[in-house]
Amino acid sequence: MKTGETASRRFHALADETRLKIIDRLRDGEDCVCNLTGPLGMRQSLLSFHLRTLKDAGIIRDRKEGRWVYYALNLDVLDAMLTTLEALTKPRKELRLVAPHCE
Amino acid sequence: MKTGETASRRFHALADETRLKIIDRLRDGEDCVCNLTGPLGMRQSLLSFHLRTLKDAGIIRDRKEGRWVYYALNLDVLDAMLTTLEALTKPRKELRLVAPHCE
DNA sequence: TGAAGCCATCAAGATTTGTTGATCGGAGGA
DNA sequence: TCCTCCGATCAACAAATCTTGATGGCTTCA
Repeated sequence: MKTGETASRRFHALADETRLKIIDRLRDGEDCVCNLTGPLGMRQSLLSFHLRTLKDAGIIRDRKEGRWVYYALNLDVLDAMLTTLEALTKPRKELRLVAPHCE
Repeated sequence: MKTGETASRRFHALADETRLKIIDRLRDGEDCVCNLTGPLGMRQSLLSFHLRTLKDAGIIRDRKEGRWVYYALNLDVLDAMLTTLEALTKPRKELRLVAPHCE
């Protein structure tokens, strides 16, 4: 099963309003970085930082095309997060999220 | 709809392996703090810090009984997070997570 | 009362993040 | 080639978070 490290890094990627806004913008499909800077009202380097955070967590992926870079959601990973989150609400007997620590 | 601030704080609460372990332990039902320190292998003050983080995010609730304090998952909040996360995977036309910023 | 157990809180330091402005490399167009 | 645009990266600083050890409040029991 997924390690807690992966899960926590993924949740961390969502633990920021700016990144939630980025994801919100990508819900309709992939978008070019140049189309994000303006609407999100942030400097390019800062946007780049948050995009990298999301990408490192596997939540988005990029695609280069000429001078431009397009980002899109990684629905597989978001679905996996849904599964993880769902597991947190069910008794451990059914589905275990993290290996037991000291027992 | 839920503000991004609430959502990001909730995700932040899950963005830590220690806290995921705590939640994992609470999946089977409420538990006393004294039963968590040992198995999780952490100092009492540190455990208290993480429990507070989870509680502030609304993910767990506490109940005092004599000398002891019992913590339990707040399934309502976890369900709300599931809904939020689900919304992230769907086009904005259907369900909007964060109000548009600059348009 | 007094002692002991359970837990929250505090101050202080260490570590991680977030933010800014500057720079660099790659792609295209003149 | 030179110039411009797009975007990543870097250094440096600011701010938030994590961790530890010590302390204090509250409850129970003798």
